[in-house]
Amino acid sequence: MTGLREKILTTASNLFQTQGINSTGVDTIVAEAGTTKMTMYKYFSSKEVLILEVLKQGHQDFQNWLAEKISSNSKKPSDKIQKLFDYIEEWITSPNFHGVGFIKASAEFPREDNPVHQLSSEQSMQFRHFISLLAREANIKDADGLALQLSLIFEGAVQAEQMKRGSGAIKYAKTAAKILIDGALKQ
Amino acid sequence: MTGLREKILTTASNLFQTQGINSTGVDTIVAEAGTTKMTMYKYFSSKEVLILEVLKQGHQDFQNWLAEKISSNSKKPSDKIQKLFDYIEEWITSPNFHGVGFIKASAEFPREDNPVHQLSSEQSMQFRHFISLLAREANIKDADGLALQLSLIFEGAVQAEQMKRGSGAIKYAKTAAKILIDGALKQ
DNA sequence: AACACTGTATACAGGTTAGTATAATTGGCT
DNA sequence: AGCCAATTATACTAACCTGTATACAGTGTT
Repeated sequence: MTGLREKILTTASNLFQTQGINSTGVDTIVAEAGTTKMTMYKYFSSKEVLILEVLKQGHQDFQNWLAEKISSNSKKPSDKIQKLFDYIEEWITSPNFHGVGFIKASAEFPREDNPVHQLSSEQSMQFRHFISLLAREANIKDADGLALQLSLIFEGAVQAEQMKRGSGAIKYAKTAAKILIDGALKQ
Repeated sequence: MTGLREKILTTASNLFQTQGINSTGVDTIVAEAGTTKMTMYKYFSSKEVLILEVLKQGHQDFQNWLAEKISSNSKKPSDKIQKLFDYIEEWITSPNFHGVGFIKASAEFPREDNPVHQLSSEQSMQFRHFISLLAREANIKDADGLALQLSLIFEGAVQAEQMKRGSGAIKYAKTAAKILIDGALKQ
């Protein structure tokens, strides 16, 4: 009932995250998803298309979750950006969390002419732009600058958490973000 | 005169950085290095050993360069950590720069039981420890906390620079680091 | 019953990979 | 010249990969 297409997507997402994208064969994906290659290739015309679709899905899920979280929990513009990393922490430490796709993908596909790399880069920019909008709403002067800094910390924290699980990196990322945000607000 | 072993090492390092580790075959490496597989396998018993050796070499080069830079340019303990990101910027923007090995490697080999992942994780911790020592010398209270935060920014900046070359991420990483360091010093 | 549709099972083609075996070749040293 | 070690050239194996072809099973509709 859940639909084979979605089953394949989530299975691939998990495997990509735990085993790496290039190291995960389509045979492994369909076996884990309980189906066959023929069905997979009916939904996704190639492995590259599957990778792109996994990235899109993951990014959209995160963006939707975050936007909903912010709009339902924060009213004041300054509150939105100040609590941003609280929400991020909640997302990262949630059991649903299966990594941030575009970080790993850009590392595995470093060539700039690669479609997967291009999508990763675009998603990274989209996320930074989203933070920049929050900063602008909060009347922060150099909104783009702060957004870049916060995205650095975000990506660094995800990377660190991936390197060694339960490293507590997010806790320190949160305090660093708070310092930078408070500084930018008072400016 | 330069030695085939070193030639292979640097060639592999460049290819790993520009094409990805898993996407780079040994045939490509030896062709680019102007030698054959037979010679390569005499120096490195397997591709995994080569990867590990490339990581060790790159990390040692960076650590040596940084330590020399600091000891020759900074005298006061507080100066050492305050100028840390100036040196890092110089390193990243130098033509010799071919990425930070352990960041990409940990992304391409996510399994914790993988030797490459383990070495990456160890090197990341070593770097953080190094920053922590600088912070401690400068009488900073929560030296480990600041070191973690700075390493987040460092890894994030390298990641961002890799995602889109010339993104100016390092500039903003520098100012973020300065804010965090100054805050920690006054504490 | 006949049909269409979706998925399964399995085998295979064509390409790439890591790693090895074997013989030919260079270049330095005495 | 003659020897020795390092390097090259080339061919090969065995495994793995993506993607496809073909035959079959189930299920619901008319």
